[in-house]
Amino acid sequence: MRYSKLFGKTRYSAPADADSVNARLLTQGGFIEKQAAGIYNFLPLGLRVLGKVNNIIRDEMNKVEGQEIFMPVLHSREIWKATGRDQSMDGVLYRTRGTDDQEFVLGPSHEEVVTPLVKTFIKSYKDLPLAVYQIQTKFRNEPRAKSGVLRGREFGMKDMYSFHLTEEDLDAYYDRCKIAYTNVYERCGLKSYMIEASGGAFSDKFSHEFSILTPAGEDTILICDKCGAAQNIEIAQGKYAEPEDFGEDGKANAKEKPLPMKEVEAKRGPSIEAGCELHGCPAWKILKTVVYEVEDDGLVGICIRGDLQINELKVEKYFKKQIRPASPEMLKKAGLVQGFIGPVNMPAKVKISFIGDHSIKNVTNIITGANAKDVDIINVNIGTDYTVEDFADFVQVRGSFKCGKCGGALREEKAIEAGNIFKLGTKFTDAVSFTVTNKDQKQVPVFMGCYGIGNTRLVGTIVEACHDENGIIWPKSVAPYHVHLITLGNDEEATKKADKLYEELTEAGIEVLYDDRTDSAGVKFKDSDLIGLPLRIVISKRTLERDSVEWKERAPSTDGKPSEAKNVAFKDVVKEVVKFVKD
RNA sequence: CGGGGUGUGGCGAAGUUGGCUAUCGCGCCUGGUUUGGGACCAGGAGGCCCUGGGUUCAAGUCCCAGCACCCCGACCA
Repeated sequence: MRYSKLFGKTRYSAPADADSVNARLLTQGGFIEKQAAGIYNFLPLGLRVLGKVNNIIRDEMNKVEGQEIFMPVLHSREIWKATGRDQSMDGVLYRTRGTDDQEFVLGPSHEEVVTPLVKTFIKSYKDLPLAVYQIQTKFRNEPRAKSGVLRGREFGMKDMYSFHLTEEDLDAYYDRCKIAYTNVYERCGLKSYMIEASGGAFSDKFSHEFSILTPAGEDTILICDKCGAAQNIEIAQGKYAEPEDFGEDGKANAKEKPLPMKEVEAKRGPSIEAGCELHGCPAWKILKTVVYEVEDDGLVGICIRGDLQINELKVEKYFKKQIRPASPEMLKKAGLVQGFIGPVNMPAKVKISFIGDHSIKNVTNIITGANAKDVDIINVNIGTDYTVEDFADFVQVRGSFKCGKCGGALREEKAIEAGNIFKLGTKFTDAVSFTVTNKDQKQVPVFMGCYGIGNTRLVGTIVEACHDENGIIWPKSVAPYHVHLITLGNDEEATKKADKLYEELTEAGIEVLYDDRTDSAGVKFKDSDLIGLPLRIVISKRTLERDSVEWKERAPSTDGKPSEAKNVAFKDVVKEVVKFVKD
């Protein structure tokens, strides 16, 4: 492609509203152009990248016997009512209607379409398993579109759906898809981490996310470099320090004998820090009780070691209900004294129950509020002085914790979710009564899995993960072109040579972006860095003197330093480029 | 949906004690000189100053309402 003819050019400065790295570089480089918040045009360069990403995805889906189809975007509202998601996803659904008032949903996902479709053709266990997929535009009215193509309202997605006779078969296929997904990211030049996903607050459904590390990520994940496990911090499990790990104080505590509990005057503020100061003790020796209002269940106090935080998502999962922290007014109304709430000496008239986090089990002679203003109780011991109704894990895991699996050190990283796979079970097949006849001639339910990769988001993710201060650094596999061919000096001989090389490379199957403009060297170099093709080849008077071209790779060399430019003789260029592209 | 910010030729910006023909850089067009890291000279085209209402002799500038975009939060089958 001659750059002079290419639709969509670089610009000196990015639009002021292109704030995220991917929006800025992709817009400045002429890959995309915003139409509205979360809605983008893909220009020729951007579309080429997207096409390459799609082909990688296709190839991996085909390898797991996925068959490509193409489903409609316009879904009649009826099918969305049938699964209940017309209501449950109401907030994100775009709706439209024809002139005859028939109502439609612009597809945010395709379970409602694919399940009846597959049901039409699949009647027997002999037809299973089956996997179909498509690469299609999705519409979701995100409350807040942001970060360029990372969170759009209209975006591209590959969605695959698999159908199985048994849960075991689904499990086996699901595991194959994990590998296929990891392959996709690797082939796109990205290192992915597979993590167990929260699957929503009230669901125990199995799902996995694939995360790519970049500072622009919306998620925080915890990685154990020792065993390779990665978890989302929202649901992470991990090991915190026990009393015996706390040095001098901790050792003393481990040997400590339980003492009789005792009320003491405590003129202090409501915080744990205030308690530490008053009693001259570390935070872990204080019992923290946080009160939540659980939907329909009233007040619940969660007791946890004072140095740890409560993960409210875990609390929600425990109760399988909506929770919210009790407001100061509500505490007062219930007869509780904020800052001095604890499971000991609770007045009988107060309606509250207590659940303990496991962390409180091992602390001897802990300190808690006495449910009275300015009074604490010291030397409190679980079992003898108080009990809780149940124990569970409510701890908010941090990077300072150790890996729950192997004890290795954890590190916190920001990550972008670049894919998501779910075991749906029979939720959607049940909704449309999709069964098959089994060997015993009985009608049995069909198990279903779904597997999504946001392909447009993936393009943005690659940019977030692969760029420097000068522009994008496309991995070879997804670069819109392999080679950026540049002439300098508006020299007749150089132009002639470049024209010829452009033809030869193209003939050899190399994708070349040929900057044939008469602009100055600086302009061409800046544009080349910004667009970020893997290999830059310069032809100028200077290189002609040596009967060679200048060869410079965009990616830094293995030591992280910028790649050095080198000369390659004209006669070797095509051969060398072919080799470079294939590597 | 809550909090904060922004809206002026294609892009980036200046311009608010209200006042002349709305300013600058980039880009674009014409001509010329240049050509190894965003060159230079001369000339030129291009603007509903987000929208609507109001105040005023006079509004890009003040007031009211709305819209759009960006950031933080809530949300994210």
